[in-house]
Amino acid sequence: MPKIGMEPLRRAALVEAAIIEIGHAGTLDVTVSQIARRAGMSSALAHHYFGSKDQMLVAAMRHILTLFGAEVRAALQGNPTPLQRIEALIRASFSTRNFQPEIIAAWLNFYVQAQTSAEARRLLAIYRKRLHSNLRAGFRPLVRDPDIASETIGALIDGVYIRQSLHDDALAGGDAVSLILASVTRIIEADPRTS
Amino acid sequence: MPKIGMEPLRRAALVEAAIIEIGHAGTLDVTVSQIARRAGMSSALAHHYFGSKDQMLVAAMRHILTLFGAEVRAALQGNPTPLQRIEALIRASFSTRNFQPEIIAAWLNFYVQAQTSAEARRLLAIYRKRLHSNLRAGFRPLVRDPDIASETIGALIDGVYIRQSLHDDALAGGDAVSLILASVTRIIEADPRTS
Amino acid sequence: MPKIGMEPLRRAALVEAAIIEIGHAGTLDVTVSQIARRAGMSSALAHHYFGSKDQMLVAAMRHILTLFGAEVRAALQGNPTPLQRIEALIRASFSTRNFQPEIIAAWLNFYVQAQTSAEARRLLAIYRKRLHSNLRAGFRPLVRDPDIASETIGALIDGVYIRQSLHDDALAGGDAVSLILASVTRIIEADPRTS
Amino acid sequence: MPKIGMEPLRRAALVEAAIIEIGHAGTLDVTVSQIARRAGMSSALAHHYFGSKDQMLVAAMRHILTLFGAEVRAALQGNPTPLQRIEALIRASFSTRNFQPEIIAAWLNFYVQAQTSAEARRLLAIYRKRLHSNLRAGFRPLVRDPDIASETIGALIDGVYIRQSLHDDALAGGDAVSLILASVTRIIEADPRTS
DNA sequence: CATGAATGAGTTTTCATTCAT
DNA sequence: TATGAATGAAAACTCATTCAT
Repeated sequence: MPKIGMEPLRRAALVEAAIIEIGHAGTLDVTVSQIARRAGMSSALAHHYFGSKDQMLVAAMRHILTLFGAEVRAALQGNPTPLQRIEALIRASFSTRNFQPEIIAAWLNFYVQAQTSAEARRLLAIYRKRLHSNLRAGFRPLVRDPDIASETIGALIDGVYIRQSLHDDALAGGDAVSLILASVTRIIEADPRTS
Repeated sequence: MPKIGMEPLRRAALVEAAIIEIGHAGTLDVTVSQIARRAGMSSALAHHYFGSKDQMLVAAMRHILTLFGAEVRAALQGNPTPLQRIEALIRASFSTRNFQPEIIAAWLNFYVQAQTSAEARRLLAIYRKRLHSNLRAGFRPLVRDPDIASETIGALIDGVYIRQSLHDDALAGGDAVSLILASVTRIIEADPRTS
Repeated sequence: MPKIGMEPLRRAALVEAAIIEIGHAGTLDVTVSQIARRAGMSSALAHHYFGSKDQMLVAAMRHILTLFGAEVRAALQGNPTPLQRIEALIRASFSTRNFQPEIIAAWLNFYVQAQTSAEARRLLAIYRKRLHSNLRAGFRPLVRDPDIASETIGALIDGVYIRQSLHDDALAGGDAVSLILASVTRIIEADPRTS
Repeated sequence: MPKIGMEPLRRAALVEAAIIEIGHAGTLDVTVSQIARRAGMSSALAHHYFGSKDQMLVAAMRHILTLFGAEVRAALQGNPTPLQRIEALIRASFSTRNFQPEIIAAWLNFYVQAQTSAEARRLLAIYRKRLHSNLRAGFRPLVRDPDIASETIGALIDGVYIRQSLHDDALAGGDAVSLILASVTRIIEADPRTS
């Protein structure tokens, strides 16, 4: 019973399933069949929609980044002060959703995928550039060298985030945010824009 | 063709080859045959000496950590001031050797392996604990909360390091060190130990 | 090339092929590829349907036992006298089909498999129990100790059967039956039920 | 430190080890290394002494048959009556040594080996011929058709013996002997030699 | 005599992918 | 659109066997 307009639903289901499977497994070594089964369809159909496993993984990655982007945009709603802007970015990175072990593991594996797939690399580069320019927009009115400030905080976010993938002695989401915010404060105080 | 005492040589060759192969591929999905070929022997011999691919990968990881540990120990020679101590740790993390793309890629993949292998997780935990206690030893005379300071700098090191795995717009080793040292300075100035 | 409902056909073909291959080789050391080739498919498909070589061998064994069971049931049709009943059981054991060298060799190897596989052991135990209770049902009206009688004839059947696996100076199927029937007669005459 | 006269010791050790390993494993699928390790030497040496795994297995088989033959010869010492002679043969087959699970499993596997190896087949044929002629020598003065009698008892011995390989609901050694002796008695009584 | 070193050939098993229906 | 059927290719791992020492 073919249905009309199934395509976007199927694709979405597969992407969701892929993220969950990768997160559970902690590896990109999940089979297309596993993903398809979780998404409630045959692996053949998964191929029909994505052409190849790689493209499916890329789509999954794109999805995570899209969600993250949306979260950031939502957090920047209203008319935040520069500092609130920075804080919002940090909070988004460690939001309940993004801080789930499965998502962290998936994210980590996308770094690995980026070693092989140009498309994946491109996506991660975009994520990084966006984060960077968002942070810079926040820092510009506050410090003299907003580029360095953004680079530092960006790297710190990634570092704290990736460390979570080891589960043990992990930081709580809130602690992670505090740690980073403290760095933000220090940066601003140490290099105030004296205009 | 020496016929005795080959084991340590073979194991070393395999570990070296594994790191290089993983680095080149950017994945743990390298075959034992590839590794063995690079090490100049048959895959059967690789299995003979390591029992399984996993144990070989763990050995490779252990090797990287050992080398890193040695580098750190060497850097801490002499009678460094606390600040020099911290700087030495940071410099070691971004030494020419450790900052090679292959080593970075291998390191990244060990994070992935840690998702599955308890032994790998254990090794990474050890690395982290050592780095932490070394940093703390440096920070203790300088700041009031050496734990937070170490946690921050540790995460920053990891973040900067992992970001290199994307090769594009990468920081030079020296820039990485400067960036982190600036954070160290700020931490010390913001939270001086007033003894 | 039918495309649906292939599973039972494929499984049956594989089971048949497995029995033949094992019989020809005289060993369980036949490769899945050999079996699959004889069954006209790839070894991958064989794994797809059976999950593992072991499960395929167990299925083969189950098949042989099922056929044997059917043969016995057929032989017990009608309203046989107790003696006819016993004779039918013996004849079934040495029927043309069961007395083929391939089947004998396969059967022998299942004894070996039972040393390792609990499932195989279970199946052989079932076969033995059935044979025993069938024999006992025949002997009960005829002798005073039907248990011993059944145990003796059961062991004799197995002994004559297994000896065939050595092919040389083998007994013909008919001779085997006569030999065992003579024992049956002696047992009945020596220990008549004097009701 | 080469030693003189080691050969027979080494060979004996290997043969013993092979029987034990096969018995434990319940299969001929034991590795030469396992056997050699148990015999306290390298697998290379095992090859040196036997040329191939097969020849080693044949030697193991020959050893079992030799031991069995010795046991029989010992049992036939003195001046036994014909009936004692038969009884001695049966008892030897189920002696404590021969009735160990390991020996039974090894024996069973030699039947399998005989499917492939002509030498193994030859050895089993010899065993059978000897048993047959020994039994016949016992039966000749007692029954009119000693050939059939021997064939029957021989098959019964093999049947009872092989059935033990399934361990469950096994007969004790003594019960096995009684069961078979009862058959002997019946045969003699049913077909007395009336000279 | 004895062995550690070494490997070729093979085996089970897995999986992405294709295709007929 | 959807899938069961099917497979080629590869991977990890094993093992009997050889050989230099």
